[in-house]
Amino acid sequence: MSAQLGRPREFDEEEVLSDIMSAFWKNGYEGTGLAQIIDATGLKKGSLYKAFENKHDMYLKALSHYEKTAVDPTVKFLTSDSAAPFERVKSYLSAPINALWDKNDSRGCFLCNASADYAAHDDNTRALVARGYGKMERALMVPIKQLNPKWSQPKLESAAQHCLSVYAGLRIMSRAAVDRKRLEGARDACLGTLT
Amino acid sequence: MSAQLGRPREFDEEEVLSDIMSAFWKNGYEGTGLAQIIDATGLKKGSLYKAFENKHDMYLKALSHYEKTAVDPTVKFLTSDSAAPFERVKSYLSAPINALWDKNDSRGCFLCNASADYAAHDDNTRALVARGYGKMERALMVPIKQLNPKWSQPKLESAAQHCLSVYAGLRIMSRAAVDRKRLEGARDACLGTLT
DNA sequence: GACAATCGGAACCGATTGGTCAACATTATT
DNA sequence: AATAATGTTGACCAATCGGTTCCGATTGTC
Repeated sequence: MSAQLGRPREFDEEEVLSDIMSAFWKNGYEGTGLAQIIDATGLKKGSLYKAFENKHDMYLKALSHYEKTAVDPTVKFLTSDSAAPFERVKSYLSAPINALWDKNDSRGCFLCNASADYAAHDDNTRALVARGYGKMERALMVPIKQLNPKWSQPKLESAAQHCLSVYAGLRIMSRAAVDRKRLEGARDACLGTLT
Repeated sequence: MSAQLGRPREFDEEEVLSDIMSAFWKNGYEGTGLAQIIDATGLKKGSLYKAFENKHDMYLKALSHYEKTAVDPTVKFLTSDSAAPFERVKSYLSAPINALWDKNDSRGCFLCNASADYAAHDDNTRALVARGYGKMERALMVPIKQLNPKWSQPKLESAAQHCLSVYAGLRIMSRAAVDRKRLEGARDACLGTLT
């Protein structure tokens, strides 16, 4: 356990990773140039390449950061008892709509964007994305089971996959111009299947 | 109506447009370089820029071509009586799964990809994408209404939006690694709400 | 056959791409 | 204070980016 040798980093790694994540999240892999990453982080090119292997590495670490800061808390919320089971799923499916309309955040879901963007071309990305989806699917089963204790395991799984699909669809459609009522209609129809 | 003046085109415009569409469909806007478009079409740069204003124009025309060759036929099928109403919706929601597993086609839906990719940054693209979604949503209402003649208009709309969301979600998730059974589970749960 | 119009092809353009490197700054260890 | 290890910085790189321009070829009109 040796102490740190050499000159210490002047930036907070988590903060920088968060900035990089924002850039990729908003503009995708190819759509994000080094220049934008430099702008977003305030770091110079050399420092970036000391901290990361290359752009691909930055993307992968940004995606992991998303898993940690966005997916995992969502999973925690879905599986907690901080609200009634139905309300937790409703809140989950409302997030895509509220992000767009209340917070003017049109970034969608980084996992979903990565699916369309880079996962199709890179195995590591695909694996990360699939893991994120898997986490959410399993988390969704918890409140769904609480709502319907008698449902069979296959039915629970199917219902969770269903909610995840609607979630992904809402996230994707919210990146394009879709009015709020349409998204809410989809959400409510999905929620109607849970009771 | 003057006859064509000057040297005639040596390529079929629809064919070239179809090639360009494939390239953008697979790799997105930023992910597709002129070089790939040249490869895909067999045309040289000069000819391309004679036929199109710029890359942005190519993308928009490719997206329109998708609407004509993919969305419109789907709409026609959904609103036809070539199969029972339920089977038509089932076929619609199975397409994302079959494309991936039977035809090894992981391109997903161009509209959905464009949503994540370029629609968020360009108004014209967003408008095209929104129109495509709108067409599919209205088309979905036809078989759903045939299945449930007594449903109110709002309920019909909500159900159609719901199916569209699941469709978009399946298309997006099929770009990443998601096993077939998961996708089918989501599809079947959605179909279960229509009867 | 002269002319106008359009085409295909290749050379060419400045700007930007992702990425490297050597010089210098800052730290802990001895 | 010397040394080793790391971070920061900016100059630099080849390759590629989207786009233009020019020229010869091919067409219909007059």
